Amino acid sequence: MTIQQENSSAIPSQGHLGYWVGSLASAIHKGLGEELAPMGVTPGQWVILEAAFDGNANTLTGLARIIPVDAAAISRQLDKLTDKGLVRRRRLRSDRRTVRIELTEAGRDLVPKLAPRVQANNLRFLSGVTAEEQSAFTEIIQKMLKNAGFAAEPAAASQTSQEVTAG
Amino acid sequence: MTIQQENSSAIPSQGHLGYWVGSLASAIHKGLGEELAPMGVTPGQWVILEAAFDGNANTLTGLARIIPVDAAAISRQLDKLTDKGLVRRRRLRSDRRTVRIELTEAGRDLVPKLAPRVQANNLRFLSGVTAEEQSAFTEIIQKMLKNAGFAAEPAAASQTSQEVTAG
DNA sequence: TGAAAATATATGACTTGACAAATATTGTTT
DNA sequence: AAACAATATTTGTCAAGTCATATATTTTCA
Repeated sequence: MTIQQENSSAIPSQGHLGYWVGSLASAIHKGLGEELAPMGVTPGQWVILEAAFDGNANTLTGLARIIPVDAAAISRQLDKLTDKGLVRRRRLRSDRRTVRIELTEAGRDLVPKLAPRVQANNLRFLSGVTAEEQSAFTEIIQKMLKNAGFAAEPAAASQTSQEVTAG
Repeated sequence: MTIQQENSSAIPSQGHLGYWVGSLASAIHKGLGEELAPMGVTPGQWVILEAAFDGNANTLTGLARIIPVDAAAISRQLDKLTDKGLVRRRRLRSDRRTVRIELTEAGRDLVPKLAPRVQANNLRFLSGVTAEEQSAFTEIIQKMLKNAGFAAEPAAASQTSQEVTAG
């Protein structure tokens, strides 16, 4: 198991966990940003488009349940996506509190073009990491989230609203 | 209609990597924030204090090399730490461009009191994760960072400046 | 030497996210 | 039905990060 790692670390010694996870997260985020920039969307906007495209959530709170970002922030990203003509909001008829989020045609066209770029970014990190390691990795993360009480989101109810007001 | 939820994922299907890593990072960050709040420092400030305390970096660029955050942001956190009386900046005599960051006595007193809280937060996530998993986990992260060209910072030169102007 | 490149830090403008509170609407309770 | 609680969304305010730029100082080298 050659833990080569002498003491290789001018790195905050306490709190390694947050340090490494944070470093990786910011690196991925940065890479994704560069990858997506030419397509005119940011990482934060991409997650929303993706979730909406996959039909995993079509309301704000639905999105907030699966995206690790607060609803207020998502709402503002939706503003931008709306301005870009990628997304549309419609007030539900059955429950006038909720707003259904739907992709415009432009949005539906765009999302599939985004995917390869996201993949490219992921691969940049994952190349050289075996499939076993990859799944071990994700499992550990999920375990940690569960431990700490951040449910690994079984996302039981993919809450999909239907009725919508005209226009 | 008990959506039993086999396919465990109302989660963005592309880009799992960033999704999980991002979720974990934000959860850790949030937990750390709650843990540190009573001590009057934020996670971002803690990393700096910790790095300075350990003597891993005592200049802005030194800090920026090991903390995954841009120097501008660190500079501003140093402002706050200075206001709190935890840190002091001294212009170097030998190279008047660089500023040496040092902890005040209050700072040196505080850091050790912070550590247990950071540990508590880490444990909240790590409990139930075996030691093997933990080290595998970190190794994979480092491998990913290296793959993507974000050197896993052997931080060979712990760049520590010495000479300082009086006062 | 002296001009140009490099380095260290700080600041400005802007983006994003967090938290709290406001608004609108629906549910519940009695 | 009226009052109160709960839910969905939005907005205000602030903290923190990024990138670009400004300033000061050293280094390089023609």
